[in-house]
Amino acid sequence: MSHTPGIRQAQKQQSRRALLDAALGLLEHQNLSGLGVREVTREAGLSPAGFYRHFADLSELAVVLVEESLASLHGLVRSVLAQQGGAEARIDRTVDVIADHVRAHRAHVRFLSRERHGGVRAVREAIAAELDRFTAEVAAGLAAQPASDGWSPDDLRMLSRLYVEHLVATAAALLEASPDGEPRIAAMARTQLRLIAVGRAHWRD
Amino acid sequence: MSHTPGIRQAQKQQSRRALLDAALGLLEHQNLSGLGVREVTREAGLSPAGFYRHFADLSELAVVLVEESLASLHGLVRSVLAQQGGAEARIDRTVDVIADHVRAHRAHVRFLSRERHGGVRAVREAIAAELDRFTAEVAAGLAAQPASDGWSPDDLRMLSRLYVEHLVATAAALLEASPDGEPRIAAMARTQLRLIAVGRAHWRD
DNA sequence: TGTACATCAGTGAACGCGCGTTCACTGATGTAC
DNA sequence: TGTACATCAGTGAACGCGCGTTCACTGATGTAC
Repeated sequence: MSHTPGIRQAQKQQSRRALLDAALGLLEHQNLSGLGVREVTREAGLSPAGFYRHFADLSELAVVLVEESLASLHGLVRSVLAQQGGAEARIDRTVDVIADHVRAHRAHVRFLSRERHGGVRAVREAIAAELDRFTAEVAAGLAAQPASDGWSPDDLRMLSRLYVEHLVATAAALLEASPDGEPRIAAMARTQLRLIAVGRAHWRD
Repeated sequence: MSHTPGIRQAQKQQSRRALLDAALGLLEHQNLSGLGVREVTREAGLSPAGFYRHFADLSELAVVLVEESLASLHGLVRSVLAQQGGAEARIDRTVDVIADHVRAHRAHVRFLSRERHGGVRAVREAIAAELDRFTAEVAAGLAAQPASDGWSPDDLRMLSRLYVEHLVATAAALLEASPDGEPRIAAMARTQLRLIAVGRAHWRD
């Protein structure tokens, strides 16, 4: 075989992973613009020069983090859109899935929310592009629902954006909240989704 | 009189203003965490040491910027809530007012959107506190509308948050948009507000 | 299987640089008489 | 009005420091025969 994984490859992957994890950890309490190469390598247990075997600079590393962060979100949208049950049950499940996701991927979610409007253009654009794809997925999912009969593609896009925007805002609020503040935020998110559902039901009548 | 403004005071105010404006300008393309004292004083035309006659550090300066940025927003909410006319006209006016505001206070709005989830806790908290007050104002305004008869305070709070979240998201989208992309974003914002208005009209029926 | 050479992830030292902050100072403005 | 002293915003030099990046290197891993 021409492509043995090899010990060397595996070790390199491990170092790369360590760099990504170190950066993600450090970004929990600071901005990408404030992060340093030496800081990251120190945390990852590499020498400063070692960094350049993996990335040209920190924004290249950050773009990889964006892809990772949003990859897990795609599973989320599929599971939410595939839900069965009445409107009320779907809303409950949706908010639960978001809350679980934030708990399980806290660092990634925080990173996204922090850098979405941050000072590094390449990262901002990568996040925007992924969120756009995400919105398109939601729109496709909505189109398949009976409730969307008679909706124009434009209206579906508008609705998807509203949903995604709401999802992002809810995730950010959950991040900021103390553990005992979570239920209040979840309750509010559910009510807001209910209001949107009512609007959706009476749209064009 | 015990408090003459005096030349000295006026000159000091001028330098302070120069520091604030320089920082705001520089923050258009970078994060607060990436900003430097020397950078700001250089831009403002002061020596580095001069900075400390006005602020203890950059996050103190940034908190002042937060207050300034949101002060102008309060006028906005009043003008939007005081609008007369049918639902459709009110929605159009609302989106116009937001778009005008973003155009007129671009740097301030960008600063808020960038640092709202940024890496400096003091600033994040200052923005969150101001946005909470802002939401309360909106709730009070909504309570005064006939359409809110029979709404619980909790539901009004939920609706205000939805509006404020939507406003913030729209402003951020306008910032990022190219000039010719603006109308599309405004149109979408209007449709979303219409959907929420429909939900509001049929809430509890 | 054994040997000789090639690859390349990671190292440690070195560089020049701009940073935040301090300090004693200067000189215009303010105040008391 | 004039004079003598106080205040204090802004200066310029100095400090120690950690930064990003480069470089020649080392030694384990991979490969060809």
